[in-house]
Amino acid sequence: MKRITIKELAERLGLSPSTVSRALAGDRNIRRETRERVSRLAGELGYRPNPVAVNLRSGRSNTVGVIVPEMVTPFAATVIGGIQRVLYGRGLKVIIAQSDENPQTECGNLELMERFMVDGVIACPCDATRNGEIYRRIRQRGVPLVFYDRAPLRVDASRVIVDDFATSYFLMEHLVRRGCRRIVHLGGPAHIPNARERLRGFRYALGKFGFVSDGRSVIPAGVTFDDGRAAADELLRRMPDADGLFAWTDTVAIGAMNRLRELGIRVPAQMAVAGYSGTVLSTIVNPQLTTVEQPLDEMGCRAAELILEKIADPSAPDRTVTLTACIRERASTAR
Amino acid sequence: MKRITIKELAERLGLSPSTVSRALAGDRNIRRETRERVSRLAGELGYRPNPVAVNLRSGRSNTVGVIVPEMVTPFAATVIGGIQRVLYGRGLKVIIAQSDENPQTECGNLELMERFMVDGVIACPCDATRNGEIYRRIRQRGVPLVFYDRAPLRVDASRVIVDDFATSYFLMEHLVRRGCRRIVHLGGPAHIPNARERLRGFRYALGKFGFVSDGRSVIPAGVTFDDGRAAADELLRRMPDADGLFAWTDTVAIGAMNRLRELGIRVPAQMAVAGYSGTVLSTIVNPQLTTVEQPLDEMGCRAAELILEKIADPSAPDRTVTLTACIRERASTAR
DNA sequence: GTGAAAGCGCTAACAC
DNA sequence: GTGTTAGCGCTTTCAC
Repeated sequence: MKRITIKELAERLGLSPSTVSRALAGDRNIRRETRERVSRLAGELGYRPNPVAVNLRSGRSNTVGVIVPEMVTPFAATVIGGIQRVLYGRGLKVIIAQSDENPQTECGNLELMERFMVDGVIACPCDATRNGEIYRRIRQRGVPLVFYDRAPLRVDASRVIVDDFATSYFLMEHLVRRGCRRIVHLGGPAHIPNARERLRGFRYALGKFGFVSDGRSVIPAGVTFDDGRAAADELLRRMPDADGLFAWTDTVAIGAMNRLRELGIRVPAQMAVAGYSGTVLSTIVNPQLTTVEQPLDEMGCRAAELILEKIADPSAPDRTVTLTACIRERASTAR
Repeated sequence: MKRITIKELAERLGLSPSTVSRALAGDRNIRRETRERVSRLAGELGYRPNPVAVNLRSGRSNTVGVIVPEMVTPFAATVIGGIQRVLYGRGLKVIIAQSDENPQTECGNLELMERFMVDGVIACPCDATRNGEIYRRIRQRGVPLVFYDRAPLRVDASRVIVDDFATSYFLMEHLVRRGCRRIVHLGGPAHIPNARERLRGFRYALGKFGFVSDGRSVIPAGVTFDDGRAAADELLRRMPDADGLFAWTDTVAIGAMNRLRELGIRVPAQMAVAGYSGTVLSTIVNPQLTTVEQPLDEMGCRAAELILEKIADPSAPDRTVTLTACIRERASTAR
């Protein structure tokens, strides 16, 4: 079952390939009757343009590369869903690569995308201080670039983000309203700007509410469930009388909460726990987790739209889209 | 920063494009010195073959389509990780599409893959009784096809699966060993063969251990967390004295377990709960879930290898790879 | 050992 | 309004 080509249509219709091509493209210089004959036969024979040929001709690959730090949590999966809906709808291919939170793997993924000659890259980097060189090179080559969620420092590109600072502050406000007075922050790696912004929101809130902000109130945590567990141990060591916990991601919050409960701490009665991300994970743990719910699907859509804009007109200015997240109050802080 | 082409290399070296092409391909008919000159300059200028041109020439897209039912749980993400590692390593592109457990969306995804002219399809169908037609058509066109985890009925293709029947039996054995005597099964939709096999394993175990298997002991559940919650309600209505629960997936098990605990049932003391899938989800819930851990990354690798085999030689026979899963005993059945 | 030429499927500039 | 021609970048006869 061979694929049918324009040439074949042309032969059968006694026309030239170019006429057929024009007819299919809806060229107005083609007699209406011819156009109809062409599209009828094309329909009958199930003609489909060969995308590879189109690409070679146009110098495009019609492909967008998406680089995600991980896919274990539904975070990336949801964003990707939004991206795919928009790009598949426009006939573009989407190629995904996972960096496993490892800058070197991310580097390899970027090379992969260059090899594949993608028309644009949507990325969420593992580490804002690494690979900046490569991202800049990609941009320099004129490849459209959009960051979502996280963005590296000193790389010009469009980005889709959430106001981490303000939202963290609001989350803290919620904890205080729930009676927390000794709140601890499980902060993320310094090389992730979002982590810094959330920390800033935390600190600002402490000041605003007149709480002491000594060295003890911020505990460094990583990105995994186990990192959260370890941070919980550290928390109890440092500040056993804490009554509130704000973790920089749901993953860390869940790890910490589970560990606390293992150690007999009652959540939320003894310690309220809040996270940040808003995937379905926060609803399957016990108790359900209060969290900042980001509009992940929309984040994907917007990123896709930004990349389309850039692909259509590479000289379009970089844009930053800031989405608003909302706070989902659940059992882990209900007291 | 234009991409450098073979023609350009040829001009600079005073050679013909064909010679350069041959030299790069390592043709033995090229003088060693020429070959070296060519590859040196290619290296210096950072020459990269244009994959689109290669594809047009070879009639291949060098792309494999992967169709997953969902990506909310880490199940698909892990399998995809294995697939990507193998295929990216071989220079193939991987395109993923999510069906959202909806056969119609799946159908659209298959059309998408045909449009993209993928060289092969790796799929996990939502519904074994639907879209069979399309899968058969794809195969008929000579497009290599591999199923993983789930496979539709009456479609010839290679597949990578787990022995659901035997593993379910072993899981039941574990529950019985833990003292369960009135075990209920939360079964999946009839249109998913794995669900039927797991049910069969459940029934076989009941008989083997001399338990009654009346109509009450199987409760139909769907595929989501909420389906699991609803099934838990039904369970308590039908058989309030049940002491063990075997759900056909972790998702359903987690939904059910959370609901049971909300209703004051103690897990595992009052009711042991076991699932099936083995993603990280089972370790973040409370109590941690006993489950059948499938080798998901390997499942992806094997699927990728099977598709490569078929792409290399389309007349290669279909093969079924059966992987062995192992039982992870955790707190949800510890008693 | 190397070059010239053709062609993968498509489109667009240039004829008429 | 339609046909002819050329070319996207690459490989592969076929010549010499």
